Amino acid sequence: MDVALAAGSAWTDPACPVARTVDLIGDRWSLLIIRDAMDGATTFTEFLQRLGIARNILTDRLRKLVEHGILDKSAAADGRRHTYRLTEAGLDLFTAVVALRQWGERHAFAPDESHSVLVDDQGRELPELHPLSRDGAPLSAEASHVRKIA
Amino acid sequence: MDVALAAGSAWTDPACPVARTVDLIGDRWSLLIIRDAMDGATTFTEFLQRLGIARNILTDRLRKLVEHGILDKSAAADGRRHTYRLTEAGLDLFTAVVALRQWGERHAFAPDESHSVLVDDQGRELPELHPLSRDGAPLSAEASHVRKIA
DNA sequence: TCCATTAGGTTGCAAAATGCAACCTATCTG
DNA sequence: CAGATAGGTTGCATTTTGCAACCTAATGGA
Repeated sequence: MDVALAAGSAWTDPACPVARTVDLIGDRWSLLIIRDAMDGATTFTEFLQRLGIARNILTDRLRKLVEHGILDKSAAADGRRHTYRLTEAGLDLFTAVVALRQWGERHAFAPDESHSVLVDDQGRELPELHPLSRDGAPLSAEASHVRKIA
Repeated sequence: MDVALAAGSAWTDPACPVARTVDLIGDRWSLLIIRDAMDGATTFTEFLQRLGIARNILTDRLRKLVEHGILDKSAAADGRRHTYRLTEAGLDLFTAVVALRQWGERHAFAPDESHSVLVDDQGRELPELHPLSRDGAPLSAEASHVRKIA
């Protein structure tokens, strides 16, 4: 777990947590790898087949995700496979994945299109996630702002 | 507001809301444009200066975000500027931005590094956002799964 | 009125990221 | 020992990104 980018790169906006997160997982594939890992994928071949990603790109993304402490790579029990598992930091992306999923459900599908659904262990859909203010009232983007560092 | 990608492109994974969202805003810049729009940026030049993005790329991203119904472009009162404002769908990305921000705060900064902070209109930091199950109990990634469409 | 400035682009070209297909090595399995 | 499986690497073409120069229209001040 390495709180840094690769040597030679730099953060797009070092003081902003949103920008750092985008630098770490904001490409076309990383978040989908994480999505599939959350849904049970563990081996190179599983990710390859589920995603339809090019092999060399998958190799690169898995390596970077391991480097950044989001995935952990270990030898599988059978000796010849490798197992990729989400670390604690990787599992903690669940909130962000759910938020992106729910936005997609609301805005990226036509009314007559169906989509996959995230359900809990009893098969029930999740309630919508929304930011709250400290006192528990719903908080909109307009009612918030970013306090820059000194 | 156009629930579709550009002509000639195709969804990476048409049935998955996470994948569709990534197709729409999952590049290096779109989410940061949205972040700055939420923090008050409205003109081409403002985005350019805040982000340090190349002009042609900004032109392209603003056009796509407008095309996808996330931003709305209009003539400003002074006649020569343009104003970009978040649509309802754009504002609805607030939850996702907050989730990505909070993950970044927890995992993308060393203990001695400081970062900008999102606060409500009374200057208070937001509580952490976490998915809940239908009955209100915290829900982890392990206790959920994706139900694919028929 | 004329000239500089501001705003919001476009264009050409170089560099980097991505994707495809072929190839490679080690390990099982029959 | 032959084939299949797993997890890569390599070379090359295509696409995307980034930089810098250029362009046009509108303003604003001397």
